[in-house]
Amino acid sequence: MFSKACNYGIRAMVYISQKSAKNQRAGIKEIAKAIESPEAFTGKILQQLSRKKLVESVKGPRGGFFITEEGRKMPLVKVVEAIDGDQLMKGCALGFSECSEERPCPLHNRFVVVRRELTRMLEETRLEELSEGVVKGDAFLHK
Amino acid sequence: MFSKACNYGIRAMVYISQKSAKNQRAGIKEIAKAIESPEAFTGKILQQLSRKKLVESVKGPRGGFFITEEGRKMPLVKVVEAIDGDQLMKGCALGFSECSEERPCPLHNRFVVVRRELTRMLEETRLEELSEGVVKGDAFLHK
DNA sequence: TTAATAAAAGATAAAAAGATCTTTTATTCG
DNA sequence: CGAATAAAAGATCTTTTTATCTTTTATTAA
Repeated sequence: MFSKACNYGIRAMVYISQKSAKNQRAGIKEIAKAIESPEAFTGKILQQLSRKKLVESVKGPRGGFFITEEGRKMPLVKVVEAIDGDQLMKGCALGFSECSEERPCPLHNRFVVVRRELTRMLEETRLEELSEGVVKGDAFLHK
Repeated sequence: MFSKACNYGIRAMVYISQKSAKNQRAGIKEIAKAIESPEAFTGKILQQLSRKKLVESVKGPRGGFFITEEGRKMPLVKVVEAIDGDQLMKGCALGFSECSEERPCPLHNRFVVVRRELTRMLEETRLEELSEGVVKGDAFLHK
């Protein structure tokens, strides 16, 4: 469904969200350990997200990543689109470059309902809520 | 969502289904042209599906691929599982190796409903129906 | 029985994704 | 200021996926 980069990205954003709510920054090392992801690779992904302003980053001692209160309200779809693009939400299920209501692939109409659920979920779910789940101990960011 | 191999595989199976319903075999060349896929790669995928008995193949002149009447009733999920495995249907949305009702990832519960729709769609949709759509001109296997 | 055909099998190549390592830049604090 | 810290940037490497090419095997029909 999502690429590995996207998985790591979502996990990292949830973790940073959580730390940010406590007014703390999170460093790459700490993040990678917490979400069980390769450190350098995770850094690259956060770099991407930082360029797109989905997360703030600060260099130097006491530096690290954080997400503003405003940012923590962002829907998950923002993170997914920033990393994997919008093919999952907009592209054809069978990979055709042109596929539409007017000229649908055989799966088009059946796929509409799946995509609707997926899109709805990604648009309705906010980082905040996910990190709250982790704080409450209802969900986990590692095995 | 699906790998390219899986996209080509589904498309090919729908095409073969269609031809088989007319009691005709389909050759790789013909299939690849009809579904706009790379010929040799499509051959490899059909080889895989043939080993798993999802499609019959016959060598030599007048040979090619076909799917029995019985086979045409197979749900799409069979094709997807044969090519991409069952991670999409069974694996964790965030890629954790252990993720369950008891120890869920932050997305687990929200993802359940998406996966249910996807799985339902793949289990309820049969090759037959998809190829019928193409025959009727309601759906297309190429641009 | 042999030439032609078409898929199977195997080897190889190219591109993309995943991952790591090194160097540079910005920031902090002593 | 200068040393230490931490992310950014860039280069490189590995693995997986996608794709092609060559050889072999099975089948048909002349």
